[in-house]
Amino acid sequence: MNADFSKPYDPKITEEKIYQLWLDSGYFNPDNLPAQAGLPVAKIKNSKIKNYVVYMPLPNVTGTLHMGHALNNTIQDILIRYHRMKGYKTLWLPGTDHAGIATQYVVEKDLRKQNISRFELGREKFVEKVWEWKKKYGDAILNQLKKIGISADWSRTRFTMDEAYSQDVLKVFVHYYEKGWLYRGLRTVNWCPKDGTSLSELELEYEDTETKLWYINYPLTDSKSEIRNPKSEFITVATTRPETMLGDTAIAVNPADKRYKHLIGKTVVLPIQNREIPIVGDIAIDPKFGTGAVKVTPAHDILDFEIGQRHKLETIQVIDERAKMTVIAGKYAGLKAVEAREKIVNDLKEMGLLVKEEKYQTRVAKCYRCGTIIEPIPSNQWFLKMDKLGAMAKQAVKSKKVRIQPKNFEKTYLNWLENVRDWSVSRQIWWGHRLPVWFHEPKCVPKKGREKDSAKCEEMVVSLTEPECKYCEGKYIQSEDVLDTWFSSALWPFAGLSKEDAEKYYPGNVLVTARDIINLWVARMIFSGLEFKKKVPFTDVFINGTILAKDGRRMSKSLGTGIDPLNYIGLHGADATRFAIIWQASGQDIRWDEAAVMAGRKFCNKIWNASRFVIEQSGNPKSEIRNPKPRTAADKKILKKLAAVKKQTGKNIEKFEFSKALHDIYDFFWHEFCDIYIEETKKIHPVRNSPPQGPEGARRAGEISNGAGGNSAEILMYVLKESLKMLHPFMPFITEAIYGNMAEKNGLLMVEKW
RNA sequence: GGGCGUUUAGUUCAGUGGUAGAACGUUGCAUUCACAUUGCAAAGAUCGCUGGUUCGAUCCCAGCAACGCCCACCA
Repeated sequence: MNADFSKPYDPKITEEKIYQLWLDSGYFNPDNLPAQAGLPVAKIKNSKIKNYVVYMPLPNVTGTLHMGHALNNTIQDILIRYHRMKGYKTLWLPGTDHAGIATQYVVEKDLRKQNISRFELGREKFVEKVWEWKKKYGDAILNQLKKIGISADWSRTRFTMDEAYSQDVLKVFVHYYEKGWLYRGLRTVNWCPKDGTSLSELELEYEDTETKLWYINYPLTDSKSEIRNPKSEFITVATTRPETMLGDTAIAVNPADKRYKHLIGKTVVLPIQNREIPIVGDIAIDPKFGTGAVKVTPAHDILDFEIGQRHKLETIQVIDERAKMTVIAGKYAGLKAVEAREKIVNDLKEMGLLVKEEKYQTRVAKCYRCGTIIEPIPSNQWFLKMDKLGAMAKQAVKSKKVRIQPKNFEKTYLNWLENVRDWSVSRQIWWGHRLPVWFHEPKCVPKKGREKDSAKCEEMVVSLTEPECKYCEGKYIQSEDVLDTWFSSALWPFAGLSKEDAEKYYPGNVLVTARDIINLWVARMIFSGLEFKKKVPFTDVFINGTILAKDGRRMSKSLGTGIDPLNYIGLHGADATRFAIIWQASGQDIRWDEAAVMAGRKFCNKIWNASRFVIEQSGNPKSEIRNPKPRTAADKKILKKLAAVKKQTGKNIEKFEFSKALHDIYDFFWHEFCDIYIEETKKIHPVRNSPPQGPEGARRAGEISNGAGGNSAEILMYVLKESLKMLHPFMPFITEAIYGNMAEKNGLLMVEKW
């Protein structure tokens, strides 16, 4: 494409055309790349060509582009474009994540507008609706990413619920099951009563709330008959959730607490329920908090559940999955938990067991999707044992098979793995990979003549296909649960590739991601890769910074501090936007300053005009200049500077010092090249009017290069071309557009030899 | 509570054991020269506070403060 130098640079017109040019070239696909960029195929020995593979962090299908994506993807694009120009076979694998809860939530909200609930629709119809939604909106974010100019191989785009991908997910489940690493257990989980699903700790949001702390007397057993007698012996506990006391199965105190030591082993009477429960000693109890004695409700508190496990306590569920009291709650059955709280507090007051209540600031856990208050309840879940897998992931980083940069994030990673708990992988939602687990229908229908075998029917089978019962006519029904979204995204580096591709493009090189998913995602990809491919999925993890609003707050929709990068692209172009992002991305936290976008735009203008000048003045020679001979001190200086900057830029990109690299190029191009060198050539050969194109231009150029001053059009052209190459990974559109005007080009700048 | 990080010009950030740099902004000057989305120049910083090491610290060490992030927990 020819850029029109008679007009100022207009990103709006140029960018779309250039992107199409890249798409048409097919060069985003490593299999279509010339044997080595910029060099004739014959000169290259195929065996020496190395791969450079980057797996894109999967955007959610529900996502819309934000500054974080823009930063993350610009960095990956710089790496990819640089390595492509260096002659690597570069694959950048894009895809989208089905994002179980998030997507189900969005579609449900959509349906609610039409007054339809998912329960009315039923599972099958609802899932169909989600697919429809996905087909309509699921690629929106990828299309937005294209606007920032990224060169991912779109022909390989995958979705985590594609047929082949899903098969891999289920196979992995079966594999773990067969290894004995998956187990089913009753566990008190964080339950969202609205979404009807369990949530991992990482899916919770906390909100400061004012509540009360109630101090309740539990009478010691031997004073049972004297409950109303103020002189009788009590143990006082403090709680924020009196309604859960109906399910208490112990009182816990710190074994070192002198006040209570003598009571360990004794029992108390649980008020209202009149059940006898033990007093146990447990180190998890902080003697300084409240009274130092805690009621233990394994069913409705995660810490209590763990205490319960240690002391073999019963789990009594008094709140159900809709946050209502169960039948075990007796006269409170059917009430919402909050209503029951009020009644119970009143009843305790009447019984004289409420010692006091005080105001208390606490943090309430809420569902990160819908904001509903979490209710811990016991529930049947699948867990993946983390002992072996966690150790593998830890070892990979400790042995430096995977390097995390900046280095201090290795601590974040290792620290998490030191204390990692088994991973709860089942979710009670409808959108996702349904567990390949089958339960035998309740009644056996014996096969003819085999009546006596029916007792052998397997209750549960883990299988990729619907199993048949060997002993009876009974059917198997698939589990209703689906897998945690991260279970499938953990497989991205290999499940995202076809079998053939997996041979060629696994393992990859670099993963660029944000710090908040180091544990959720990165660690899990590493152990999955090791378990299934016997190799780490990538050797470098680069943690990009976080873009904050200018006041230092997080950029987020809920705070209203979010900024849409597409606005900048629309106004000033993708190159200016990319420039602004990378220009500022030197540290971990980036306080976003819009002014940088304008600076980027000005820089585009400078590049455009300098290029116009150089190309026109030099007569746009057709033959490539490889080693121009310096004649003057200025010539020598600029060539020396160029060589130094180019070397440094390569180093900086490889060290993930993108901001530094861009500052260097900027400084070189604007100040060394434009302000000093170009001005110098003008002094020697003042040019009032642009020379004509064609032979006349070439003649004039010859005059310049052979002039008495000795300044060389060749050097101008050479430095420009080298600068465009250096700039290309950062600002791909404008550099490609200008390159299109050079008569000696061999194709596209994106595959020019660096 | 554990861990990590940040604190340098109006703003956003670089940086070095020998009293500091850029970009943007500000001010002045230039001008029809590829570019006014320009060029040249100037002003602008006791480098968070306190103490220590050192001939010398913004840079090393300790303490403090403010801000931020991550993890855990909050009965």
